[in-house]
Amino acid sequence: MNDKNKQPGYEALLREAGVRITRPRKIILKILAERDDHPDAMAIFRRAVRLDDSISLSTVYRTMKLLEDKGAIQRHAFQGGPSRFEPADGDHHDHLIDLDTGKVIEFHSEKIERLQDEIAQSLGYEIVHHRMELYGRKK
Amino acid sequence: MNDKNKQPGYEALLREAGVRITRPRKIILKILAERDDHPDAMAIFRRAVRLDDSISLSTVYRTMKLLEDKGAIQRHAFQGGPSRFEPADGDHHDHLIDLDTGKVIEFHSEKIERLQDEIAQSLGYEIVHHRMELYGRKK
DNA sequence: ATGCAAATGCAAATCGTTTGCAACTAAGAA
DNA sequence: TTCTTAGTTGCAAACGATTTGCATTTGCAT
Repeated sequence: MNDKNKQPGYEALLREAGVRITRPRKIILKILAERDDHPDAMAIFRRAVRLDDSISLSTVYRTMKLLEDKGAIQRHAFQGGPSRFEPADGDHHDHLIDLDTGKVIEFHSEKIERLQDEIAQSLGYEIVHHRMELYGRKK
Repeated sequence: MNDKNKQPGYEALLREAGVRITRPRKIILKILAERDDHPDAMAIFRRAVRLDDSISLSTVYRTMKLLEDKGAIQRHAFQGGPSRFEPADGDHHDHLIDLDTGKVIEFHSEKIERLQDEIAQSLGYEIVHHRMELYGRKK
């Protein structure tokens, strides 16, 4: 019934992992939970400052690295630009980036994944992770 | 029979495109033609200095950009690191990066390409280019 | 040869990101 | 609750990759 605590969120899990839940981290987690895009560090910083203008950009960077290490978020380095982030909700997917708007569309193809495995296999490798991005424009 | 001029190379084509063939550019083109790896700008610079120690790093960067614009080379931005280059010999391929050695293995899958097109299609997009990298380790 | 726009080397600037350090704070102990 | 202290912060400076301004040089068409 506590509507302030809508989601268990990552806080509990992070605390579990020995991570201190500080004010900046709370704010960044909140931003990540509410975002529906793929913001970069600067975008997250700007949103954070609106909630607490004492937050620093380095803390954003440090927190993103921490969350990445803990597996709470995923980092994407698209075409040239800065790293962009999204919560790692378990489900793997790839990205289609709209060249005109920068918008990111998520998709998943089990068939392609399987082919990738086959290829790596045949080259004597085991895939640790992969990256597949389609850059295109609406028609 | 002229063994000094093994390949026509890009010089002629670039000249055609109104690009001046300067000493630094000659050297960089030579390095690219002879390379069998995927060097970054610094690596190219180091190789270039051995042939002419007056070459500057900025010229390497400027030349890479020029060659990229002219379609003579392709730029790859792998996982974090600096851009790495390879001649654009027409044939498209993707990359498998060895996480332990950084070595790059090229491969191509017509099947995957086709699936990518289908996916973009179904999302209402037209692919301009794509990027697919597998990161793995030998087993 | 001559002239001039294009290309160069150098140093300084830029961008995204990381880091050293002194001040601050979360959270377990007392 | 206050105490304690290792973990965390903000700030500014450092960083690595890349770009840029500018005065000087150089291809190459004449």
